[in-house]
Amino acid sequence: MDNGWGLTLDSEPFYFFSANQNSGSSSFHNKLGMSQFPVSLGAPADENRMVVGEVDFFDRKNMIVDHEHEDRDDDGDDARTVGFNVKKDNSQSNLDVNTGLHLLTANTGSDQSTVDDGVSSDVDDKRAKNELAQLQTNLHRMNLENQRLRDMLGQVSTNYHALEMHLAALMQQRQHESTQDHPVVEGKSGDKKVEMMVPRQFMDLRPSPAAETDENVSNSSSDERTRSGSPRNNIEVASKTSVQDNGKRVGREDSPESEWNTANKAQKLNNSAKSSGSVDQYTSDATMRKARVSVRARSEAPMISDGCQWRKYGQKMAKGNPCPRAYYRCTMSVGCPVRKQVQRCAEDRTILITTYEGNHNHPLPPAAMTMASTTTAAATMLLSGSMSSPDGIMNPNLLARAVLPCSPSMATISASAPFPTVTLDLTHSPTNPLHFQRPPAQFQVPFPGQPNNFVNPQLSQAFGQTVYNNQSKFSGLQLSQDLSTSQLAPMPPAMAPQAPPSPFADSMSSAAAAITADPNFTAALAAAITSIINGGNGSSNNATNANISPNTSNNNKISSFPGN
DNA sequence: CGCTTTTGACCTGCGC
DNA sequence: GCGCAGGTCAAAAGCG
Repeated sequence: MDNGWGLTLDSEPFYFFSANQNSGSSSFHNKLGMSQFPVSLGAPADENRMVVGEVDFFDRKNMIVDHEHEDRDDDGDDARTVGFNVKKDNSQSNLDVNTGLHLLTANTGSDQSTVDDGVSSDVDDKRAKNELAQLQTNLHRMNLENQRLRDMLGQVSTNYHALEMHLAALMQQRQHESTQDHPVVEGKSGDKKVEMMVPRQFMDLRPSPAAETDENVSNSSSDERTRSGSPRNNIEVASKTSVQDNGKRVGREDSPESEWNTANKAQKLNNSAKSSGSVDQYTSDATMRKARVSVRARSEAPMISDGCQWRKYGQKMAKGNPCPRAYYRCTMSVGCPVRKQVQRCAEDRTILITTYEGNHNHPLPPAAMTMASTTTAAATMLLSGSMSSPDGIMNPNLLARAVLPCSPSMATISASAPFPTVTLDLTHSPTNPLHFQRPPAQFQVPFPGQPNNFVNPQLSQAFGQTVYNNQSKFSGLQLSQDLSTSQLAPMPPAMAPQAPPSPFADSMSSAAAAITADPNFTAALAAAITSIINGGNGSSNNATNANISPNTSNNNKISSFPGN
């Protein structure tokens, strides 16, 4: 990859991501920020249109600045160029910016007719500098616009928050009037109605009024506890009820892992209690359900790079699969409850099955936001979709269609598993231009001629992007809040919507409906996840085949995936 | 030296 | 109660 000045994106998909699991993410963040999806800023459609559609609001300027100081040793592997394949042709002094996106740079016409006259390189340098200055001016202008949009977002978020509070008050009032003879768990104002309306909400919701009831406190998940900062209640409950009080494992209660484990125990205990009818059904349903999202994708890499940092804590042989199953936990934050399992498909070992469980309790880098948002969106729809059944029994087919309406075969629901699991199968042949197979070393999203193919605001928001197509498309805002604040780990301040999480199931359902109604969701989901797969850099790409030890007689005597 | 990975042991739930 | 399978722990080993 050359590090020059011409933007050579014409025939190539836009390689905007090369986030190695361990090392690549930081540089990627610095370089590209949130520029994971094409964004249309509604830039003036004048002759100075430039490559802003694919550039993050916050880093566009930095990218330019970096280009100024990039090394030009032609080593071709500068990781900083993953976002923009910027090339300088020393033999040509004109600024040839060819994005392949039909985007124009300033002085488009004149540039093509210059150079190579041998008259003066100074003129060319001046021209290049002018181009640069013009670009920077445009960037500055776009930054201002970005700021304006962000302000607008804050305003809308505030309004949304106010409306939400008003709705909560009204609902509480109605609840008070209509359910005097139906007492429920003691809680803060508005809790009861909220609980009644959120029978299937994600158990890892961020702190909500409903979660503050006594019962929910004891039932909440570990990440919720870590966020609350007072996990002792849960530990005590779990310790009293499910953890053996003798033996070598008692001492583990103090570690974060132990808390997670204890929470699981408590969860399981309460699940059994729920089945016996001893726990309020709605409450237990809301808190006990823990969705899993399994992603099947072809990958030669030992593990897909999803932007998070993981630590392997175990490996086991799973029945019926000669490939070992590796267990990872997120290490981006102490006590983060998110875990994932990685296993190759027994039938086709080129297929890597990654199962995510839990929600992050820490801000996520943009690279991780993609996967987190994707899986969360799927999980959200899984859980919210189950609400449609009055008896709480899911309809897998219906739900699969809901998750991926354009390609039902891509999503399957497992209702028989201990946890509801939605499987996103990205191994099928592409059914649309956005579903693609690319070389494994890069994380990319194709940019068909029109970047607007990808700028559905709901979709963009669902993927954790603070993205605006234009000012009239704020309809996705609520979706964003529902998804990103009630389901996802807290976002970085620059990305997190300002409104508090919506505790209402109807908004959750509407969020899911908003996504599922979007015909581009399948494509976007596939693109997002597929693009993450093999997101590591070149080094990770070297780890090609998974070496499975022939010794499979013992669960634990298995060689690991290379590079794990 | 600190962090990560490996791996044998352990715990728990479930089916019989 | 027993065995099996999934999941987790934690000491040891590996690695940079």
